[in-house]
Amino acid sequence: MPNSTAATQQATECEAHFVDEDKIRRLQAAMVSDDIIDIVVQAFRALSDPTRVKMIHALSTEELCVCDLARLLGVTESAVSHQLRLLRSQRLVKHRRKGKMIYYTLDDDHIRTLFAQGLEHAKCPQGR
Amino acid sequence: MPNSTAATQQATECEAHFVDEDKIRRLQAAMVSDDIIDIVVQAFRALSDPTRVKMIHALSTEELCVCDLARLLGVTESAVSHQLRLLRSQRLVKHRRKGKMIYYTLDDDHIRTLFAQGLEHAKCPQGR
DNA sequence: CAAACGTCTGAGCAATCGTTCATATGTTAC
DNA sequence: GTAACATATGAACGATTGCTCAGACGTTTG
Repeated sequence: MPNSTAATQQATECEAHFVDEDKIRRLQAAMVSDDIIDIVVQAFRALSDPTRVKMIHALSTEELCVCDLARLLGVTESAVSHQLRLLRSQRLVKHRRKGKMIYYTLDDDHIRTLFAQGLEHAKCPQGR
Repeated sequence: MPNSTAATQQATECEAHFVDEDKIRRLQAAMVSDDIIDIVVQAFRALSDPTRVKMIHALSTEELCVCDLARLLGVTESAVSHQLRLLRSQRLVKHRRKGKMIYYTLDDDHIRTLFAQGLEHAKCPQGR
């Protein structure tokens, strides 16, 4: 990030007087790399839509095909397929073909626990 | 959801023949309520943006003011403030005033662990 | 009081998202 | 082969997102 004015701390900014650059530098050093941040963000983003969350929830129990999910959630099979593609691209679900049907399951166990954690958060009374 | 055709199962759909309605009904019974889903989704959505994730990460270590966050992340104080408002509205962060400055901290410990879990997922080699 | 500072907020805008529709692909049954 | 079916995909649309900008608000300092 723009740290060109590292030494010359302008006095017209915030608490830029004593703590200033040291604090920011220390925080920047502790900051996670952008690559890691991106993976975290994408995992959370996959779980930030009601349709996808419901799909994940259903798939965490058992293997389901596209039309099962569509009817369960009351949305178009096309919509489900699009969302599945997203989840597939992030390796959150995997699929296997059986005849005409394609069955989906959760791929990543991290996501299962991540989702469970979110659910626990939601169910907790103090959790707004 | 549109379940008007509950009894009259059209034979022209998927594996609607034997398993059909039972399976869907069972899944629907196991489905979490929309209210809970919404809370889950909103929590994950709060963590589905790089700026916010970085803010959460920084705040999970120590109390910070708006301009600290802005300089740390290299974005406008306005942008930070907007995001803080979102996080505040979901009770993920709390603030205290000290003179002109307003210091923010994480409010909810669930979010801290949720974020930690996401981070662990990202750092894990098999996690794509 | 007025000026300076840190923060907040509303409007506006480009970018992204989730859906629908039409169509394509791949499989099975005839 | 053709027809029927399950799923995938691209284009297009409205809705939402995250940012910037300009200005308002609340506090401190003189």
